[in-house]
Amino acid sequence: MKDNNDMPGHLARRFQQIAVAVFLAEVEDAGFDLTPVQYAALATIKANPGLDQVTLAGLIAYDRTTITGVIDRLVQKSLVERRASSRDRRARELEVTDEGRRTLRKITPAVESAQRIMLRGLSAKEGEELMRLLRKAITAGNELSRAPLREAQA
Amino acid sequence: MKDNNDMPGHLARRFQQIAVAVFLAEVEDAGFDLTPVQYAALATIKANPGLDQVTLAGLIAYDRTTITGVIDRLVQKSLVERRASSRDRRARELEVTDEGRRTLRKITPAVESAQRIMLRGLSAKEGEELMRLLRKAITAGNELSRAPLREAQA
DNA sequence: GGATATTGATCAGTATGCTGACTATCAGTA
DNA sequence: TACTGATAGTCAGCATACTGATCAATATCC
Repeated sequence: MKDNNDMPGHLARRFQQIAVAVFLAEVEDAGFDLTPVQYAALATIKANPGLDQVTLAGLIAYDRTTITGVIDRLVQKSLVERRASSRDRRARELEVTDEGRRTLRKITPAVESAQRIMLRGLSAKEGEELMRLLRKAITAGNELSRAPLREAQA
Repeated sequence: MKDNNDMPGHLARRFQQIAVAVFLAEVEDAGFDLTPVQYAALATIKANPGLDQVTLAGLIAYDRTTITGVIDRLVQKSLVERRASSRDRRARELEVTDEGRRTLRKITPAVESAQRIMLRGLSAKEGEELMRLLRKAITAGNELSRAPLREAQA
């Protein structure tokens, strides 16, 4: 009988569970209230001002139906602005507010600290190797989930 | 600016996302309707007949509040029985039904196939190494989530 | 023995994530 | 231009996961 510890799926879930807990704890210690998903969305909008929700979803590999709620909450917190696009009336253009920019800047140390903590059982070399293997597995499996990673359009 | 691909948290989320999608697809192809969590719970109850919900939660590192709903659905599907414990009237004893046992037996090939598919981008050696590193990181971070792994009591 | 603390289970509330459906709009084509 | 298909966003519904609270029952301590 295969043990849970031999199941990559189980290990993936467990590692992610710890990663989220660490992220939330570090961010809260820093005095902020942002989830990992909200942070990723915020940082990606800042790096790609004016992008629409589908493009955002592709860049961070979320489902587009999940994005709706995430953006709702970022708008609610006044970190993001959602405007109708002038070129395509179906689309919404996303922009980070000044407060969003401030939040991003101040929260970065906590986010980086979280990344270190979740790898604290590994040497630097092992951490690198873990990330390399995850990237490789993810690349091979990209099309297997409903929300694959998509490059931004030029 | 750190890229998403350098964030273990992001990579963890993405790998888990793919793992869940692969699991559900394989299980559905085999004609079953079970989530990864439901499968893990079912297999663990079978291996530890009569265990209570808190012990089950510890063995697979779920939050106890999540277990309630998972067991609800397994009972609903007639795969698990939930009985009041005679030794401790607060606790519920869990038992796999005959149908649960049949389901577990028939679903195993699909589950194992899913584990292979989610590692398909890696060589056998790399897959082993990925699992080793995940196990190591998880062990070090075990206490950081609200639902740590707990050994069964003797 | 009785007050106190702890524990097993559940619940309300919130946030991902997914499936599938729907509307509005856009793009391509006959 | 009218038709067809594709696309952006949203919504309803379901299943994890979590926080914090509550209730009942058990343990512990004085």
